[in-house]
Amino acid sequence: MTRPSSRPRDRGIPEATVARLPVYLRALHGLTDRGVPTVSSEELAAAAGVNSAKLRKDLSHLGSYGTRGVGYDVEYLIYQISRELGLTQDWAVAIVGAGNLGRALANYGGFVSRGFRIAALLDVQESLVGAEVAGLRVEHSDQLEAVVRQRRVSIGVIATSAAGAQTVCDRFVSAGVTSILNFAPVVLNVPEGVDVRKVDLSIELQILAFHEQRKAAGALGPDWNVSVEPPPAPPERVGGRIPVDAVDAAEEEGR
Amino acid sequence: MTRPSSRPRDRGIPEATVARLPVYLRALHGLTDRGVPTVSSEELAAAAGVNSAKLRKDLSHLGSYGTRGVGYDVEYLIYQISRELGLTQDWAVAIVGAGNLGRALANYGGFVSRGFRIAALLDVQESLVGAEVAGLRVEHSDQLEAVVRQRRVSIGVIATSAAGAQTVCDRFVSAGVTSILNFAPVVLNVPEGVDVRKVDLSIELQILAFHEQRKAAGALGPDWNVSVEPPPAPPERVGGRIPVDAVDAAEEEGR
DNA sequence: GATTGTGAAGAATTTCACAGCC
DNA sequence: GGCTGTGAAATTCTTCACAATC
Repeated sequence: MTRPSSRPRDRGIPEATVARLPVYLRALHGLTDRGVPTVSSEELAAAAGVNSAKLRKDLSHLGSYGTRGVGYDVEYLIYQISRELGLTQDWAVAIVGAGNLGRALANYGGFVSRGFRIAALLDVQESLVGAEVAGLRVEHSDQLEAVVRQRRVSIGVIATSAAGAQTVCDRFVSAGVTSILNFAPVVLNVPEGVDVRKVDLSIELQILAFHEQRKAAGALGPDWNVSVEPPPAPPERVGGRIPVDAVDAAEEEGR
Repeated sequence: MTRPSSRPRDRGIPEATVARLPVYLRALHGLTDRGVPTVSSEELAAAAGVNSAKLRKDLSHLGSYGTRGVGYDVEYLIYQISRELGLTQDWAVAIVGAGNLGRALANYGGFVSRGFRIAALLDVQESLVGAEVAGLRVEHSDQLEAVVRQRRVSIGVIATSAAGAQTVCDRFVSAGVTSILNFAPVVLNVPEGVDVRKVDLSIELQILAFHEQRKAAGALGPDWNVSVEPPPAPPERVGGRIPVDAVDAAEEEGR
């Protein structure tokens, strides 16, 4: 089903582009703060840490908002990107977990700034309930469904331990939340149509470790990391194996 | 230059694969905890939230560690992935910024567990120096270089405000750190050879908002979000533009 | 003269589908 | 019979390079 081109842009923006738009937006805000009215793709690309051809291709997916020979009007581009990202409306966010991480998130200024509003901060732990964090009172997790419905929460943030995360996720989903940002180190199971994004500290560290190791490896010969320890349990093939079927117990899923 | 295949695996593992290995590793740890000795690509893929062909292709880059008709030995695969990621040695990590986020990171259990050790927690703010967090004493940021050298820090974590991040980064780099994990909402400038990974809350939220908006858009007609507000300053093309050269201007400043 | 917007080439990644092995 | 490992196809993403436009 292709539209007859009444509209200059194709609404299907590549995922990779979507992931960079927020970066451009931040760079553009930096430019307005400095009073810069216009910027070339080269300059903006440098500020955003990408290559300029990529920037231009990305922006071209939104429409033709630049001027050849001149560049992009900073304010105008900010508006267009914001609109594309849906930041011209504001989104109510609920954070579950009021530990250090949840509090850090609640206090994070940039969080609230453009388009997002923290509607609730919840925790199971009684001793935290009632505490004030970033101008909000911590509420009990029991209130999750009520809060989501009454305050029109559309994005749920999970800042609990790994153990509690799936339960919180299920409750968000059944209360109607379809966008979840997960900080707990688990893979969440969600039905079709729900978006989950994951932020995982230890994964990032492990990726860095991999590259760091490679750099070190260059200095030594190849094969430098072969059997630094006794090759542990060679694939000993013996007993019958236990199927992993009782995994979720919940009925979910097939392929 | 292709090696004569003395070694089963090519050392050039695709970046996309590297980013998934930690996820597999976590799923595998979950399986050992439940006493599962062997797992098929289908099962492991489900636990990791990816498709099984992708999983097999990823693992094939490390070598041939499965058994046809059977699957993968969980322990053995854990070892192989850990080794590939460089987790058989341990990495000293220094965290700069002892605010809520820095404290959350220091307390994060999974952080310390496999392969990583927090060697220092630093902050500029005098009132925080000396406080105890997760069994560590907060030290003054002045000590950064000394700490990096004395404690062989190889991964630096930046959990400061946006304003301070580049300075901290520069200091890490000049002290010899070549892997940096950045939580501050800025694009860091680093010389060639230094790896930076970025974790950015507001970017993740914006990506979610984009998709959330799309879901809502489906319910309404197309063009639903066109001019929800007066189309702001149409690209008015007037004054000469100011070049973006005075960019760094020495002083910090953020938003 | 400068800079955008974009076809086309190239690279990387994902997925398919099946030969090969246990 | 079941499951891995992998060529080949399909898809997505990046980069090049230049015509179109201001």
